[in-house]
Amino acid sequence: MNNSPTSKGGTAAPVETSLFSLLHAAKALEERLEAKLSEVGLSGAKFSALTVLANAADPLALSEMAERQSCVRSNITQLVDRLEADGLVRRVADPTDRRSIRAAITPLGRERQRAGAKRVNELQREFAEAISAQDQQALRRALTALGD
Amino acid sequence: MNNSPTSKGGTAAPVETSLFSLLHAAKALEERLEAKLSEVGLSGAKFSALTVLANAADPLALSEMAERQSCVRSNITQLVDRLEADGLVRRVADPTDRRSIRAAITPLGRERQRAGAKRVNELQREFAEAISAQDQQALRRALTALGD
DNA sequence: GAAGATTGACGATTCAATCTTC
DNA sequence: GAAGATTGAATCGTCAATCTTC
Repeated sequence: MNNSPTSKGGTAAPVETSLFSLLHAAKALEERLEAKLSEVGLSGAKFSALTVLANAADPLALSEMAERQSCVRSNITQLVDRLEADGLVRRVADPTDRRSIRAAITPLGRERQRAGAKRVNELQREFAEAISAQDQQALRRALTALGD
Repeated sequence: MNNSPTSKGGTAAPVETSLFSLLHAAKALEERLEAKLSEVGLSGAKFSALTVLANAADPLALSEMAERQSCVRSNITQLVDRLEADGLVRRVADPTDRRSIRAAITPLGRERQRAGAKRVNELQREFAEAISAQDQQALRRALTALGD
């Protein structure tokens, strides 16, 4: 499994490019996260949006959601479409600004979010147990070093 | 920026969930990778496919590519569609098995792959310089521990 | 004119169904 | 029937218009 972009096939056992191993590990981890969430009928995107709404005191404007998810507004429009189709969220008008539309989490949405959070916590526990405390600290250090 | 799925808003400064910080860092890193590659008109998926083809001695069957990229066959079908539209790859028939279709990288494709690899190597160098040798070792250890 | 949301298009990925060839 | 590839539909993300409202 030599996936380096420069490998020619002959020179084996290279320096093990850390960049791609990190990307690869993250991808595998995300797959496990999605698998966990699919047990309760959620995707990562849906769970993330529900969590934002569950933690907010009041219904959030879609642009507010886009900011918190750090994604583009049109993405939220379509995500809320799907969440609404699932009955997990409701669109409500904002009386103070008729341009704005707010997303309100439904009781079913709250329930689903809790179920998802439980699965996610399980995975987080596994994660913490798989890595030594020392390495976790190094990992934290390395990741913050990357996020200039 | 408290993105934990369980945070209620009141209890601040939690244990800093490593799982999500890793996922977040990987996402940021991938964005930088895509940005680098877009300088030469490539996406990550296209570059990856071109690299596989560039390192192969002969044109590869699409199913072979799917295996090496560990993705589904239909994904490759469409990716090769786009690569072919860009003139970076050509579909060639397999004389020995008329079911099979092989992807051949074009001279332009080779050129583009080399340009992409150069940008990727730059990023890899940055990556290596940003993280201490010790932490790189810990990172490697942590990531292999995750990939059971 | 700028802000909020939507729409349409495209990239990347998956799945299920289909067609051709073995 | 099984293998190779394609097609159609779905999710998730981006960007470039567009429409309504401020």
